[in-house]
Amino acid sequence: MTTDASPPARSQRHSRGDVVEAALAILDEHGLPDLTMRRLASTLAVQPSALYWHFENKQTLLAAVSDRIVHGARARDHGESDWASAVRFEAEVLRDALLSFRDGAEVVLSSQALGLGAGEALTRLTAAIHLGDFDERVERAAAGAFLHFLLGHVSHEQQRLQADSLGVVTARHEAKPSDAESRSRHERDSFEFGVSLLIAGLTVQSEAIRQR
Amino acid sequence: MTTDASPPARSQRHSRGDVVEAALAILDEHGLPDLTMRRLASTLAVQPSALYWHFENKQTLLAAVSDRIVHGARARDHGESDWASAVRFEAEVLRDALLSFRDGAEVVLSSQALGLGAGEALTRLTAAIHLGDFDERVERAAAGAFLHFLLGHVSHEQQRLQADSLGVVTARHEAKPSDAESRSRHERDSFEFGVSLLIAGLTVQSEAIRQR
DNA sequence: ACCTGAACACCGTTCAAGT
DNA sequence: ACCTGAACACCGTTCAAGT
Repeated sequence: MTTDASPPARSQRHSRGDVVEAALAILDEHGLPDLTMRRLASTLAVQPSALYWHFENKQTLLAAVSDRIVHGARARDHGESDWASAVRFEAEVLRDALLSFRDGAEVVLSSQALGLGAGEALTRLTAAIHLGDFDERVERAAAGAFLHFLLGHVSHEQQRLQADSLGVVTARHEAKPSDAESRSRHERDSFEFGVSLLIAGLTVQSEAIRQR
Repeated sequence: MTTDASPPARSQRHSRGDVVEAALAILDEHGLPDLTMRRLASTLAVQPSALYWHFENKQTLLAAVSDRIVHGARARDHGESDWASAVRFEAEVLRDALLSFRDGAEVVLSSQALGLGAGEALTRLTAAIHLGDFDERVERAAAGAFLHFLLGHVSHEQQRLQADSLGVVTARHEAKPSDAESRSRHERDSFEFGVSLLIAGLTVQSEAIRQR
C-alpha cells in the first residue's frame, strides 16, 4: 500500500511540485488524453478547482510538466569539449528524456509550439553550440533548428511506438515481424542521421562565414 | 449574399469537401481552439452528429484539413533542376501554405505528430531531394528532417505572430517597436538559415558517402 | 446518401466561501 | 496557504430513426 487510507482526513495539503509529480504519473501510466484536470484532482483527492490555486490554467501546468521532463534526465557534466560532440551528446540526452515518459515528446512539443516551456532544452543546446564560438544569431537559429528537428522526430517516433503496441492496422500483410528491436535501431539511426545533417551543415556554414 | 436564405428548407445536403471547406473557414477566422465539431455543424446548419457521416472522428477531419492546407499552395512546375534549389523552393512553398491559414502550422504539425496527414508534404520534399539521387534511406531520413524542422519552425513563428497581434506581455520595456516588418524579415532569415543548414549537411554527407 | 433527436459521459474554469 | 461546493458553459461521440 503506498497510500495511507484516509486518516480522519484534513491537513496534508499539496504543493505545486506534488501536482506536477501526480501529473507526470498519470501521463506515463495513461497518456496525454487521460491527463485531465478532473482526473488529476481526483488522484490527489482534491476538488478540480483546487488545482487553480497552484496553476493559472492547464497550459501552464503542462508547461511545468514539460520542464520537468526536460530537466529530468539532464546531462551530468560531460567531458565533451568540441562543440559537435557536445551537441550530439545533448541531443541524445534530450531524446532519452522525452522517450522516458509516455507521450513525453508530444507534451514538450505542444508546450513549445505555444511558446511555453522547453526553455532549458534550448539553453542546453545553445550552450553546446556556443563551444564552437559562432556568431550569436547563428547559434540561436541553429539551436532552434536542432530543437525543432528533435521534438518532431521523437514525437513521431513515440507515436509509432504506441501505434505498434496497440497493434494498429498500420502493418501490411505480416509486416509486423519487423521486430521491435530492429525498429528501435532504425529510429535511433535516423535520429542520429538528422543530427549529423545539422552538425555537418553548421560546420560548413561556419567555415563559409569565417573565410570571408 | 453568398448563402441563399432558407428556401423552405430540405434538400441541399453536404459533401465531405463542403465540411473541410467550412472547417478551414472557421480555422482561419477564429483559430484552432474554436474549431469544434459543434461549431462546425452549426455553420453548416446541421446537427453535430451529421458530421460523423462524413468523418470517422475529429482527428480524421483535422487530417483532411491538414491535407488541404498542404495541397493548397503547391508548387507549379518549377524550373529548378538541381536538388538543392528544388528543396529550397518546396520548403518556401510549404511555409507559405502553412502561413496562409491561421494556426495552419499547428494543425498540420499535430496531425503529423499523430501519424495522419501531411503525406503530400513528405512526398514533395522527398521528390525534390531525389533529384540529387541519394541512397533511398538517406532521402527518406532527410525528408523527415526537413519536414520536422519546417513544421516546428513555422508553428513557432505563427504562435509569435499571434502573441504579437494580441499585444501579449511578451515585450520587455518597449521592445515592441521592433516593428512587424523587421520581425517578419528575421523569421524568414532564420527559416532560410535552417534550410541551408540541412542542405549543406546533406551535401557533405552525400560526398562523404560517395567517395567511400 | 445524408441527416435528426436525444442522450451519454465527460471537459476546463470561475468564484464565493471555508479553515 | 490551500481547499470545498456549486455552478457555468461547454465538449466529442453514439445510435436509433427518419427521408
